[in-house]
Amino acid sequence: MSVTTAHTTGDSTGRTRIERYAPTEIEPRWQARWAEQRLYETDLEDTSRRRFYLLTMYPYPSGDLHIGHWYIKTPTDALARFRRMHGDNVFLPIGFDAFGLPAENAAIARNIHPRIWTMRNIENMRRQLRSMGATFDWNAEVVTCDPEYYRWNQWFFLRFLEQGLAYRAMAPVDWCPKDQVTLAREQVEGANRVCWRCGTPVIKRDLEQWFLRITNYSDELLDFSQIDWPEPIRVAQTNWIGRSEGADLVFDVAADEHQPGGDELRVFTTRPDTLFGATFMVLAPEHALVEKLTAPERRAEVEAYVFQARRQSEIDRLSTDREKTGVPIGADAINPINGERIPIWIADYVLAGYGTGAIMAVPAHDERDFAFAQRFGLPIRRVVAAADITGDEPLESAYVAHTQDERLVNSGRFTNMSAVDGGRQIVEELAKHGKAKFTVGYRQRDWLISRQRYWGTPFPIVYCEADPSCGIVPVPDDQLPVILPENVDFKPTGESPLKTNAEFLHTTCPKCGGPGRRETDTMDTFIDSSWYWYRYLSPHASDTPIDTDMAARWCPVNQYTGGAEHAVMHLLYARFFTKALADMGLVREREPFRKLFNQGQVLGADGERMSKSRGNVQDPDELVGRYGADTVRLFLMFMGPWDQGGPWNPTGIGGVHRFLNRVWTVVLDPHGLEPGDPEAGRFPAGQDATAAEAAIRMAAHRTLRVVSEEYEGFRFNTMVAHLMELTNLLMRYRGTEVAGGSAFDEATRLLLLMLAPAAPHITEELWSRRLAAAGRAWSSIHAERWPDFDAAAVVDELREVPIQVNGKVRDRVSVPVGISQIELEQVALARDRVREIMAGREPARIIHAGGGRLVNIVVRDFKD
RNA sequence: GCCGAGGUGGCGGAAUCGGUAGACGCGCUAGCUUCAGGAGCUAGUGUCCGCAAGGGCGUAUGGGUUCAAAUCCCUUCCUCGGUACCA
Repeated sequence: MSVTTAHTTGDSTGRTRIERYAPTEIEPRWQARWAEQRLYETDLEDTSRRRFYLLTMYPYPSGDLHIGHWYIKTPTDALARFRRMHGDNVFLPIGFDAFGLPAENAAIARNIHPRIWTMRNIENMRRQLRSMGATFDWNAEVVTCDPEYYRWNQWFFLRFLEQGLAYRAMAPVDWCPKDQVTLAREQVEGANRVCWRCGTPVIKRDLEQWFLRITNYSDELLDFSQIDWPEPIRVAQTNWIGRSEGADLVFDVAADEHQPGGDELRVFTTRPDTLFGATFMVLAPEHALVEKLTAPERRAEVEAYVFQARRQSEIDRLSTDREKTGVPIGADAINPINGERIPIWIADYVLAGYGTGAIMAVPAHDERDFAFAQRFGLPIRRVVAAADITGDEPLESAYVAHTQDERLVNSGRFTNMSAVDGGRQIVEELAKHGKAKFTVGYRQRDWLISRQRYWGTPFPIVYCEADPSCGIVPVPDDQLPVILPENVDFKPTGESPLKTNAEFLHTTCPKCGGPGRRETDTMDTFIDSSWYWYRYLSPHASDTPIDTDMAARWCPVNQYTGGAEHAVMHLLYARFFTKALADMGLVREREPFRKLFNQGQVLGADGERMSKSRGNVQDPDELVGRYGADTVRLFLMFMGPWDQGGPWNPTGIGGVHRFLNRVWTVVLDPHGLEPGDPEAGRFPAGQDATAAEAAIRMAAHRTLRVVSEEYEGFRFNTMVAHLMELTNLLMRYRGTEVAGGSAFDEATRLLLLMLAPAAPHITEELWSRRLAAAGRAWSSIHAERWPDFDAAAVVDELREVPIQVNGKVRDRVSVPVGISQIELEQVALARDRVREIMAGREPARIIHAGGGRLVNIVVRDFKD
């Protein structure tokens, strides 16, 4: 079948001319048509087909609109189209993570309201996202700065409060002294902890904050058995949670002239086996008992140290390998296992927030304790040794290795036990006297959600000023949402304008009706992203945040795509939220995302993150204007493995554009002849029309087989490469007598279907022309079924087999596929090249590898 | 430091249940063609020796296992990402 008649003209040389591939004309036309036909609005009620919830991380409307957004979104869209062609009911929603600090900084710097700045960016991004030709279901769009969205953040917060999952406490927070704003933890970068925007080192400030008790779920969050996520993310989350099994041990404080005794110091240790090696104790400077236990003669020095430690944490605690500091407080503790008196110190290398804020120091077996003991001349006593070490040789450094061979030494009646057994028995022994118990420590802390900024969700909290018994009062559900006021004055200092907005600030206490003040902090924007995929399923529901039935039908999300940089933030919070919501009965699944794929990040040409301030932003509009969306989509997929990303280098985009031009040519003008090609119109050497058709058919079906697998496995780069190969092959047969024949026509049809998910516009255009040329009514290529490859067409009769001699390829033979090993050996040994190399030697062995794919003849060398 | 990923042509990258290294594309070279364009086509292009046929070498480094190693094991080096005294 030829589809060229209406669009080609002949000339005297027999060369045909077709109209040029003009993406900028084609693409908007089809985008409009698709929207008109409502092709991508998902019927969530349709249960007749397999549901497929495909989610891509919703973008932050930063205004730095760059090629990176395309890199993230277009392969996801290709996947959506691919799944649709398999008959799935695909839901691919999109929305905007619309709260956040950049909007507020724009307000301060340029005197433009965050809402206006944000909505303007969203408008532009909507246009850009549409220009991708992506199949987002815009009906489900969610914008988080909309009160109809953030009211449910408030509602969730109230539920968390009721269930003890939200609480208020004093805590240190990262603060950028230049921007005069708090920073979210994720906005503090690098080893030296600097502000991501201005590079200023961040400092700590103590503020009263709201927390969510994510640590209630630490153990469950360590269980990944229900989800199929990349290993690096699971490792990162596991490390972040940092579960470590150990024991809590109780040391009594020794009575002396200042202390009556009776105080207890509780420590957490993962190495109870080293208890006999504890030669001193260290408390965090902030430890509650420091004040009480400090001896009068030590008081001045201790207070100075505590003050300095606090101040230091306010300035900058960045150098991790700085020298250890600390002071003794003039009191002793009693080692519960042997009654030994050991001195108590305070030092800032012990953290108040982990464990009990106190440690037993075992310098022989802990690097930090070792460094501390050396610095201050404290005793170092070895209590664990490898099997071949018997004595008390002085240690050059802490011995921390943990092997099966280790034995306890210098450990009373536990001496000679294995370290593992001994440790357990020490705890069991102490437990009899209530001095120990097995416990588990976590590195993960509760999620601090307070932000001292304006552009976020207001907390539904009022501090009663009338009646102290009211205290902190939640705003009742029926008064939600607590609206973020729009008419506010931004301070150049960065201080939240909510603090000075009288209308917002002053309210009445919901409990007693007296005067009250609203909470002026707003919520971390990661709250917004912790449940947004549920909202997509019922974006306009006014009586509930989540349609539970719909969520049960569509969740967990089948496939989530997004950046790995969210490993221990969003991806952890989302899992926590889901579990908490499941416990409330709002959703049934305990995991949000069944499968996760982390695509890489496109960097600027300089290898740095793309941003306006760095001036390395690639504007997608410019490329789309020049090459069309299909070329840009395809180039981004072709660049390399999707999970890799890398510096932006547009050099090769012309090659992808040429590929689409060849597809255009081979489909519209199969009979054309290339004037520059001396072989034009002729078959490759030794082929006739029958062989040519068989070759075309085999290539098409082999391509179909492999391309299907490449889509499934997110290997878009090799998927495109295979389509290029097929196209090149078809170009080779262009103008021959089989061009436009049944095999050729089937191959171009398959080519278009395979290319359709990746390059939706050109394929739709060419498809419509094929239909028109065949006199058939239009229907979208994107509504076609994905074809099945013909198993009979992919098997070849002949196979080229490389022949190795001693592991080096010396020759190749073409043999029938079913040939026996013996026959193959005979063929191989008869070859001139092989005989020449073997030079009369007999084969010692002949290896047949890969089911007849390769032969290796092993001969002994004469030199032996 | 620790955890993770990774080092393959001039470039992006293929090939990893061990079995034809460099698919596909860019760039480059030569040629063809001409609605001179940022166009299309053909051939070549890892490296060294050679007119060629062919051969030597070659997947960060050094060693090992094997008939056979980019792929498996061990050494060392480098790059990127995460993390930061977590007891």
